[in-house]
Amino acid sequence: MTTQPRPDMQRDAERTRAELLAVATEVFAESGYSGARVDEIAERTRTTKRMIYYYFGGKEQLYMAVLENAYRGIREAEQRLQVDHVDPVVAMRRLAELTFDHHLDHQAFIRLVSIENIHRGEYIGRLDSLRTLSRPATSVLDEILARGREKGVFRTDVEALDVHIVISSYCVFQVANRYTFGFLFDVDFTELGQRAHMRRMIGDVVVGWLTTR
Amino acid sequence: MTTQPRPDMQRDAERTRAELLAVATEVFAESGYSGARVDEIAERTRTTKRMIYYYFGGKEQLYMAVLENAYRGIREAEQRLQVDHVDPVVAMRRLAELTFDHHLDHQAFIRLVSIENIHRGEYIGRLDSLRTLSRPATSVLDEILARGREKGVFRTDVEALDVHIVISSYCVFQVANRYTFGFLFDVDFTELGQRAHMRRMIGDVVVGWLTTR
Amino acid sequence: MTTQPRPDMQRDAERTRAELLAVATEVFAESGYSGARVDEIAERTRTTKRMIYYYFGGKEQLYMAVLENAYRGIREAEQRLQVDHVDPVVAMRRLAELTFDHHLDHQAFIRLVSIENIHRGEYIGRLDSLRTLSRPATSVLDEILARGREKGVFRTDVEALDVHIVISSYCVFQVANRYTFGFLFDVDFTELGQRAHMRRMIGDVVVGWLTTR
Amino acid sequence: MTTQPRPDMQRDAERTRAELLAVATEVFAESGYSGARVDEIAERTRTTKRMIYYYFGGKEQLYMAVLENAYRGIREAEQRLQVDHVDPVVAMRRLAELTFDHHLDHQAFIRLVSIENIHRGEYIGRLDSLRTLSRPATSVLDEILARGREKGVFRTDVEALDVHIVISSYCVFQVANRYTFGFLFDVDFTELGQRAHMRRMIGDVVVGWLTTR
DNA sequence: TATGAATGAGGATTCATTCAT
DNA sequence: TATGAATGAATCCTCATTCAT
Repeated sequence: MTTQPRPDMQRDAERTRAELLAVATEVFAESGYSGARVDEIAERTRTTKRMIYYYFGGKEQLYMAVLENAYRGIREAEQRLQVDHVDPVVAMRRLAELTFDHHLDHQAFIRLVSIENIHRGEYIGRLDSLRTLSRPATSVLDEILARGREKGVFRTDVEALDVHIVISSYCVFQVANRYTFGFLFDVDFTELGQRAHMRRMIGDVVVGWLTTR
Repeated sequence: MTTQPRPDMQRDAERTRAELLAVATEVFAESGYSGARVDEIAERTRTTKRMIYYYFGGKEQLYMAVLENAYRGIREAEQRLQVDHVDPVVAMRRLAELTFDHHLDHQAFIRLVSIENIHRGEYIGRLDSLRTLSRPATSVLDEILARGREKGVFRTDVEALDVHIVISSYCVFQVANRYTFGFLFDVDFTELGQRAHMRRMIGDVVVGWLTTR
Repeated sequence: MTTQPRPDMQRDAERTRAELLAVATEVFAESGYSGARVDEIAERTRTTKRMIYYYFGGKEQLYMAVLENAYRGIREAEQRLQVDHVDPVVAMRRLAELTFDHHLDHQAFIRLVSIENIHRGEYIGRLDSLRTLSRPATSVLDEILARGREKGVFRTDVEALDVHIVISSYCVFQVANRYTFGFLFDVDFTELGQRAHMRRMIGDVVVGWLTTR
Repeated sequence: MTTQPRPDMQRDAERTRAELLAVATEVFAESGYSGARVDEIAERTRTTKRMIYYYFGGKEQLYMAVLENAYRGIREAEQRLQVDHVDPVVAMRRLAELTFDHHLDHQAFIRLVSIENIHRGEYIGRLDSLRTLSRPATSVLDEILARGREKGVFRTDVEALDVHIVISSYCVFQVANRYTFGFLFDVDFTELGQRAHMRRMIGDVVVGWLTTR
């Protein structure tokens, strides 16, 4: 009697793996690497803890799979950020604002990034797949910057990566440091007025900076 | 000969407590709250694990003491940031750069802040002492901004807190997101040239932004 | 060949749980709640300490499981106490004596009851299963009392619960207060002559009391 | 310079010791031997934990001092139980009722007795002072019984110790088993009506029993 | 006689992981 | 591919007791 791989079984396997990954993403983002509990991940799943070892090998590998998956997803989402406007100043402002929104939409990811930095990037550093993944996200910036320089509206001593750092730091901050900053300065970054204010501000900052001669 | 309150005994207790606090600060900053081990903290000390419970009551209270102490220390250090220059533009640039340096000098603190944000600020929120501690650090900004506005060189729709957010996010980022950002974009934030570049840049950003009419 | 739910595996779990419960009953009865050691319970078992947490959740829950199990067992044993004699006086005496024997046979249980009372019943009070368990043990008394009243041999101002209190207190006392009473009055409640004397006496007391006009 | 024993110091010492003993009695009665915390005893005192070791030697010796002190106090209180009535039936009923009240008045003591029995009397057994303390409390019973027998109203096959067991078990029970019994049978032994009922009942029981021919 | 600091041994609990089926 | 049972190695915490002054 021969055993044949049933196609639906294959699919079930994929589904189980995907479910574990999704739940693990939540739990790691929620509690950090050390704080996350393998038991909790399993419990929030329809499968058992044993499957984590079956599919991923252990907590560490699961965490790394979560990291990789999250970065891959973000990369794809970023590539969908399209800013098509002829005026580079308008385009730059839009990009800043879209990035702002984008971070708000992916808070779990930003928490994962914070967590990974707490671990000094030791896990992401072992993810060769991310290393070979095409360098992210600065091509749009490159292009806007180039057009702005051509038109003579942008300063010429700034590179795409510089702008990316400025925008990223600001956008990450609103999510990653929300709690302590909010507590100490009595601001609520989630309040809609404050959020709109901050969204406008990052455009002002970047455009103001870049258009300085 | 008069009997005086034995200062050495008093000091021994104080010393033990202080040593525990110092080591705990290191370990928590290193490994996070869940990742930190009470045993490790004790081992790095001249005393025993038991003393943690004697002086602080437990891991959680020790962590909160670390948080409080770190914030208090930072507050004091911040208050020493003096920027006295008549020209508000120069002053603003200096403040940005000093803040940049200041963050570099207190990386453990910034890691603690990241960690606390991963915990959604649940511990800092219970530190009433921090709540009542005078609102931090914007008075210098207030003053520079006011002078700049008077002189007509700064835009008038920006508040001190706004500037603080921009500067803070950038300065925190260089420390807190160093690992993942460095890995993905192949930059080394600790390399001296890069560091100088970024130091200059935060001045450019803030001044460029604020001097936009 | 049909696949059946593996009864042996199921049973192994049940066996482990049951063994833990049995040993825990001994140890708690021996040393009290605070005095009992989780380690000791585990050591007397073929399994490990870890299993206590796996099956019960903790020391407290294990203790409560022990309590519940003990009460349930006693209830069943009590229901087997049958006194069928036409003469209510004879029946009453027999019931008293059987209860006396019954207490002697379940000394661990009585120790557990003492222990739980030291804790002011805080654990038993949380055992809803015991609360909903049918009220125990007075139905036999009810019936004997009713027959005795009908025949005019028993006083009519006494309820089953009253008789139960008198019998219980006496029977519990011989077990629960054996050591201090024995020491102070130089009696040995375990000595067979003394035991027979006391067994006869509880019958005398109850019958004498109930047959008083 | 000579050090002289100050008389008030002597008295302070006595006071400290007495306070420790009083508080320890409370705490041991409250929590049992294993459950009681040396720290808690000290904290409830104006002195420090060190004094327990200074005055008593350790937890165990403190507990034994508590036991001894409690028994001595009870003995004295018992000796004040006077029942002077010519009619032995009335006297016996009174004695039962006074004993009932007496137990209600000394619940901490009864808890201590329960606790000591949980420990199988191992501590009281080492208190030689209690052993040599005159045999307690049956002299009054002896006398009432003798008068009752003389008058022909009491049965003759009952000794003082027997009566003492019956009364004691009942009176101890109302205090020592209050919680579990109350829970299971839904009775409240502290409710005044129930208490009065039970007080009358022990008189009925004893008198009914003793006056049976 | 008194005190605050200190401690080692033990005690309860948790965790990631593996085994048997 | 899946599962419930099992586990050893930590991990946090507590306790009675002693030390230095």
